[in-house]
Parts: sequence; structure tokens; C-alpha cells
Amino acid sequence: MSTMPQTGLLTEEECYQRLRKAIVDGTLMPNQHLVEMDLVKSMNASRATVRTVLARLEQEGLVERERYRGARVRMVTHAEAVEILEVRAALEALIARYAAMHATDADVAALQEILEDMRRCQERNDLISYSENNARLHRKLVAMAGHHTAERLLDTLNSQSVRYQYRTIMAQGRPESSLREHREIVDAVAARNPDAAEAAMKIHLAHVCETLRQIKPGV
Amino acid sequence: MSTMPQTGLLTEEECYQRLRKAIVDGTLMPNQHLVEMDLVKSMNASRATVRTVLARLEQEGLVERERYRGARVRMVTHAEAVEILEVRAALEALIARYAAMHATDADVAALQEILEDMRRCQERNDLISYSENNARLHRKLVAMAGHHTAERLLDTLNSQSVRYQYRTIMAQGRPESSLREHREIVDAVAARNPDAAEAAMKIHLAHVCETLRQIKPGV
DNA sequence: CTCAACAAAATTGTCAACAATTTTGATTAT
DNA sequence: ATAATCAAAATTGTTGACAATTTTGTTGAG
Repeated sequence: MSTMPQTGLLTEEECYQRLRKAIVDGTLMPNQHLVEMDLVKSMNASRATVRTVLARLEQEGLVERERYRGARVRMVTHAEAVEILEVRAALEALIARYAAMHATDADVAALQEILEDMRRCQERNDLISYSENNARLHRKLVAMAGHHTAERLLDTLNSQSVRYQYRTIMAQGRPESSLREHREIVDAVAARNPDAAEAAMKIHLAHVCETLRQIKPGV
Repeated sequence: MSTMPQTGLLTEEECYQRLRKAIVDGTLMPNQHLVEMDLVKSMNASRATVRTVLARLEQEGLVERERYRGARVRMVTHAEAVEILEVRAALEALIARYAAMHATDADVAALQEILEDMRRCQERNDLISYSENNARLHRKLVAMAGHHTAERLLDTLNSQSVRYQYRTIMAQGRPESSLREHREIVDAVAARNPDAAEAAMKIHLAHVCETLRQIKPGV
């Protein structure tokens, strides 16, 4: 299906995906200088391609460029992470509403299964898996909503703030209240109640937001 | 201050701004094919610059590119315009909350003056100026909020959907109710009541959204 | 006349060399 | 030792030519 050119050269889209992933998963550190020729070699793409990809990543907010001074992985400040989380809250509230409007029985069953997984993780204090299931639940809601515009923006916002997500998870302190909040969301969606779903999501992310806000920027 | 190269060649940022403006203000029509060499001549920029700019505009959602088939001005469908408006509603509700939290007395005075302008426009049935003041009010709220992340996203969303704005304005039918809704927003901000400001903005944009939804896609 | 095949033209993607600018490192004066 | 100066190196921006692909237009068969 994917028309991979037999030559080792990466197409622009592949190069974009790889570089983006390297930034998001932390292979490339914030503030790290991205030298074009290094990327040409490590990515096996032409320099023109690399330049184009860097411009796209700048537009996406993952990279900063300065004329004649090259590109760097963008450093997201604590204050900005809070802003991003606030916007996410607004968008995910919309998503929850749409999910409640369009949920099939299979969708609801899937949500409840993820929630049950989260409960088990919380029981055995497995925060890593809990957090992964948390993300899974949110992704499932996004898929259910079918709101393409909100989905695209959320994807970008998440990629910018992944570095701050583990903090809120670790610092959340009371995973039992997090679990309760997620149950409220799933119940509202299961009841096909858009208003309740939106409200529950808003309450949940307001708490996450408050948690992140209370973490000292210095740490 | 701005280091304008004495040569006639446009820098990437200038080229980006000019091309973006041409798309947003309708000089370049939706679906219009953007041939690189033509842009090189009309923009007086190098081809590499033009290519980079097109990639940025694609990331921003104003342009579509296909390998070996070039770039086109992206066509925003009616359904997508509704989605964009819904996301705008969510973000502007957040903006209204922030504006209410950070409003100075001068800010409130400015808002009330714009509102008064809108009233006068509505009185003499000047829909064009009314719509311009409408936009001015929203921009003022955005500036007051000081929420950089929401501001950036709103700017992008607005640029994508300008083509659909005149429709909602013309079709709104009852400018008097629009004026009332805006007054609610300004009053809430003047009272420094974030919850009320957010709610008022939500109600207002829900009505705009409903109006746009009811316009037949065919027209 | 319609359709398929094919060549010509137009357009986009890639590459290598060069120009412009910044960064680095050594040198010298204080 | 420290700071200023300047050349060398590194890096980015630009240009033009060429390769790959699509688009267009023509020709011929049915």
C-alpha cells in the first residue's frame, strides 16, 4: 500500500513523521539545535526536504527557526503548558458532547472496558499503565466524536505538551478521584447525555489543570 | 528596525504573509492551482522559499498539496465551517472567561464603545460596519484575555473560515438579538464575572452556529 | 465521433554548488 | 587573566540545472 521508494531516500511525509516522532518522544531534547546536514544524514532525505519539514514543524509549534541561525526543538514553558491544557479542556469538552451524541453500543462497551482496566491499574498502583489507559480513553472519545477539526487541533496540542503529562499524572496525588471523574464521563456518554458528558469532562480537566498549576515551575 | 533586504527579493516571512493574505482575502480562489513558478514571479521570491511557504500554509490548513501535483487553495466545506465555528465557540468561551478576569477599566470602556458603535450600525441597518465592529469586539476580547495559545489557534481558524462569515452575518436575520447577546458578554466582563462571561459567549456563538447550520449547503 | 496510445509540454522533486551570515577559535593589546 | 579583533569554519539561504511525474494535446483505430 505505502509506496516506499526503493531508493533509501525518504519522502517528505515520511521524513516529517519521523522527525516529529523524535521530537515528541524526547529523542531530540528541547532547545536542541537541529543542524540540517545532520538531519540529512540521519533521516536519509534531501536537504530541501529537511528544510521543508522544519518549516512545517515550526508552523505546528514543535520547532523554532531563526533566519541564518537554524532550527531548535521548541521549549514549552510551564505557563504555556497550563495554557495548552486549558485549551485542551475546552476542546475535549466539545469532544465529550459529540461522543455522547454519536455513541454506539459497541463504543460504550469499549469505554467501560478501558475504565475497568484503569480501575485494575489503580488497584495495583501501576501508574504507568493507568496513564496509558487514561490516554486510551481520551483517544477513544475523540474517535467516537468524529469531529475532525477538534481532533486535528488536539493532536497538535498533545504533541506540544507531552513533556508535562507525566508530571500531572505523578502529582495527581489522588488517582481514586481521577478514576471517579472518568467514570462520570463514561456514564454520561453511556446515557447519551451530551450536557452531562461535557460538564463531566470539564470538571475532570479543570482538576488536572489545577494540579498542573500548583506544580512549581522551578521543578 | 526591520532588516529589509535592499534587493527586491522577499524574505520567507514576507512571502508567507503576502501569500496568506491573498488566500484569506479571496484574491486567490478556493481550489485554485498554485503554480510555483507563477508565485516566484508574482511574489518575487526564490522557488525554494515559495515551496517552504506552501508547506507552512498546508500545515496551517489554508493549502492542500499533493506529491507531483502541486498546491491548491483549500476548499472549506460547509460541514467543516460548522466544525470550525464550534471549535471557535469553545475557544472564545475560554477567552471571555480570561477577559473577565483580566479586564482593566480602560478595557471595559473600549468594549462599551464598540458596543455602542454596533448599536448605531444596527439602527441605520449598516450590516457591513456592524459586522466589522463585531469582529473588532471579538478581537478586543482576545487581546484582553492575553491567552497566547487560544489566540494563535483562533487566528488560524478565522483565516480558514472567513469565506463563511458573511453568510452568518447576512442570514442572522435578527441583528437585534445579536446585539443583545453581545451586550450580555460585555456586561459580564464589565462586572468581572468570568462564569457569566463564558456562559454569555457560549450562548451567543451557539446561536451563530445554529444559524450557519440552517443555511443550506447548496447555496 | 469516441476512445486508447503515445509524444510533448508543463510542473514538481532533487541535487550540487555558491553566497550570505553566524559561530568558533586563535591572537593580541590592555 | 580579560576583553576586543579578526580570520577560519560551520551553517543557513539561494540559485540553476536536471530528474521524475503528471498533464495536455495529437494521432490513429474502431
